[in-house]
Amino acid sequence: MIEAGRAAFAEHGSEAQMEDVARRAGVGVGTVYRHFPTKQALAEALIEERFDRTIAYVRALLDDEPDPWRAIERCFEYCAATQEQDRAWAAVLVLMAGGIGGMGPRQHQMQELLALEDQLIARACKAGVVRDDLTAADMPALFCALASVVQAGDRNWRRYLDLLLDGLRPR
Amino acid sequence: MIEAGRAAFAEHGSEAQMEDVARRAGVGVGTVYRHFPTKQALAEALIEERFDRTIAYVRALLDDEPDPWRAIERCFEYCAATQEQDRAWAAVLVLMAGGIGGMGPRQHQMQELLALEDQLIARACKAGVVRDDLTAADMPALFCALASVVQAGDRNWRRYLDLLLDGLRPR
DNA sequence: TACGATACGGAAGCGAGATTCCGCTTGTCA
DNA sequence: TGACAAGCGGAATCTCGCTTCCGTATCGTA
Repeated sequence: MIEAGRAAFAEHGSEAQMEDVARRAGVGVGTVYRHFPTKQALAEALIEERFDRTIAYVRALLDDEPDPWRAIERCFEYCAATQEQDRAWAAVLVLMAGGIGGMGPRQHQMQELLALEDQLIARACKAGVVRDDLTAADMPALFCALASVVQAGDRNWRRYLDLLLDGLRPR
Repeated sequence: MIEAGRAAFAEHGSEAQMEDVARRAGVGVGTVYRHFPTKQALAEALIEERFDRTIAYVRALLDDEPDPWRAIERCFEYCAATQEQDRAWAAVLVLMAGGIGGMGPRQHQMQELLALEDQLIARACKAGVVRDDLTAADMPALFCALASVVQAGDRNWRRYLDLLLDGLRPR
């Protein structure tokens, strides 16, 4: 069920249709509604899950990636990869750039993610591998930008990512 | 009439409603449909106009802005400013990053715009003020990225633009 | 096996918008 | 002034998805 929702929302973003979700799950729409009261609720559950996995990834990065620059690079690469697989997730990251407010319960997860980014950046800053005015507050816009390029279907988003990362280097 | 369409699409993007357009124009929906057979047709007309103005602006930049770096900077600033005013235009630039194909008659205008960008970049490249691997082919992704940040409602898109521009400087 | 509770499927109900259509108004010409 | 054409307004129509609801199927228990 969740599985079907994941697939449908990943492919169509918020345009995903409840009937499509039901079909993929091999059940009727009524059954989908018995688990999630509205389409919005289903979408939220999926996004929450995605946030959790992202937070876990970045946390692991802090523990396991000794190279501060490489950690930042990998963080963006992970973002791009998940955004490519998941249209709904990309859309959420785009919205997040508009300010955390309004995004209800996801607000807390975003703050948690940004707190981790902050550590990533602090480490890189201290090592002198990123510009010294970079902060976690810059991240939402960067994720938003990356998400839209990836989602637009630019086959060569890797190139855009290179330009983005170069902009983060010390001047 | 066109005027009303501009306002409605600028404010709501493709979500603009025909009835809203009619109301702003002070006419009935039937009258709007007498001038534009579909909502899509109206949207296209507005985008064509926007492309024309943008092309004219960049052309003027080539003629009147002697500083090659400043010309590039002004080009992006103009983009951001128009994207901020016009939601539909921002959406088109986001889509363009996915490849010019499919965008029908706008294809030609996009190519014209990119040809001008090419000159802007060549000039800047020769002057050594931008990284030497930058090409006009990088532009769609950059415009797309900028558009999404501006449209997400990030009050401080200027900061993102600074990071973007720094990424274009010689390494 | 009979009975109530629970879960299911999917048709029907609805709301939102785009598009169509027809009766009315205005302006022109004889 | 009267007949006709062109333009107009906006109610009615259509389409598309989300959501609701009810008859049916399944399961656990006496």
